[in-house]
Amino acid sequence: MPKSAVPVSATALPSPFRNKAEREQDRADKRAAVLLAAVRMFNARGYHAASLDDVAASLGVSKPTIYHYLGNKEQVLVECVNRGLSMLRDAADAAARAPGSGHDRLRAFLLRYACINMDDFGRCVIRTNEELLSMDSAIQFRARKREIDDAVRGMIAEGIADGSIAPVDIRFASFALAGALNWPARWHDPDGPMSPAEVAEKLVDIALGGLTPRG
Amino acid sequence: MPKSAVPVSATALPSPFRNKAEREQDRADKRAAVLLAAVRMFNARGYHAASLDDVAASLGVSKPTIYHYLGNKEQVLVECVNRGLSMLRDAADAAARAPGSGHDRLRAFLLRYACINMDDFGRCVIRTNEELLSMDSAIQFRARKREIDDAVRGMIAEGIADGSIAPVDIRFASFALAGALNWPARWHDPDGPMSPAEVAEKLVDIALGGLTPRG
DNA sequence: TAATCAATATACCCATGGGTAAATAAAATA
DNA sequence: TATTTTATTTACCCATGGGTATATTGATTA
Repeated sequence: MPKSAVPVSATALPSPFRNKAEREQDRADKRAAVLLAAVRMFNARGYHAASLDDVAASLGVSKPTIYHYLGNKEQVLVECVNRGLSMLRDAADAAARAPGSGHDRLRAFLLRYACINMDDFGRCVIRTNEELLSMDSAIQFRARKREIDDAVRGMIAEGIADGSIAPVDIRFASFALAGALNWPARWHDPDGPMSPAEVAEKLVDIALGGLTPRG
Repeated sequence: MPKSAVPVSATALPSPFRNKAEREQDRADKRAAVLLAAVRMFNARGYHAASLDDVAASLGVSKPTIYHYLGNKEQVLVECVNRGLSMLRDAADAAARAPGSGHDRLRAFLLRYACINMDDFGRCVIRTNEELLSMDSAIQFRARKREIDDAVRGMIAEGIADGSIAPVDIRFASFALAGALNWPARWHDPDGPMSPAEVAEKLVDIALGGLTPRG
């Protein structure tokens, strides 16, 4: 065994001296931590009642630190909402590429949708009303939510076309599904006995019942 | 025609001099006007973003006038919420006394429920999160909402017993229905083309589809 | 007519909290 | 070693808005 092979484990030891890539990672980690603390505070108290001082205190830092990693309060909220929307968007894309009938794909998507809505950032999407945002942000927000809704409507339409879904009013079916699966963002307790996945399955089964063709 | 009959119309003329009953009525009217202005402001901007100064200004009065007719800001909100809850409660009681199968009664109630949720005070019930309230008010609020939910569950149970509703999980069925029918409080536009009654009927049909026994 | 009460306004107090300027310390780079 | 950059703090500014003390006016009642 050549001598030069030995120091590998030594150089791999955790070092307090970070190189450039590590520093960028540190920064990203801190940014993510700020965002998570903020979204939890927003969800627990509501946007207006959650102060940045409290968010900072929950991380053991001071308020300007938040401004160092993210912009002003609205930008923090927008970033939280965008995280949630991206998760939903990814789920919709995955469902669109998945095999199976329209009903199957819709069901798979809705299970994921409901789980996201019970998670930190998804919850924030549901609980954020447009009135909280500036005009520009509200327009973008609406557009991104609309994309998700269009994906749902598309899946319903395909299901109707392939006979796996009853010929319902597509617009109202998507509203009803969204309502049923958004609502847990308000009542589900993450520390309670039921996991998001369990809740999601129960709700999706009931909500989809109304769209299933009758024997 | 005796002379004494003529002055009747004269004494019935609108007079600026109000008697005691009329003064009490005036007061009640003003109180109601303040409440309506407040609930609309709360619904449009959210509780925290709606200032009492603005509510007062929208009525052409000053802030202390609000304190004269109602208490502090939280009391105004509580009163708005209670109005909405009373409407829902009345609807639940009426449905419980109505004839027909469990499914019929549930359907009639849900139509009313959905409409109330699109009205000023019902909207406020949906949009008011417990975090906005003091501990005491939140406990009362939860209890009153629970009454409504219990009524829904009772109707579902009766429907299952009489065979008009499929044997679903009662708890989750009530959650799913509530979600689907609460959601319009967020998106329905009172000035839009669809009336609350139309929206209600479409949504109830789809939402109840999942609870209907299969042929 | 005097005393009281109801309705309303003006003018204020003050806590909260978003946002920033400026200082410091530590590390990275030249 | 000198300079710059990054991370973070302390200390502050100031607008908003809930809430109140007090004055005013006009009607009610004794």
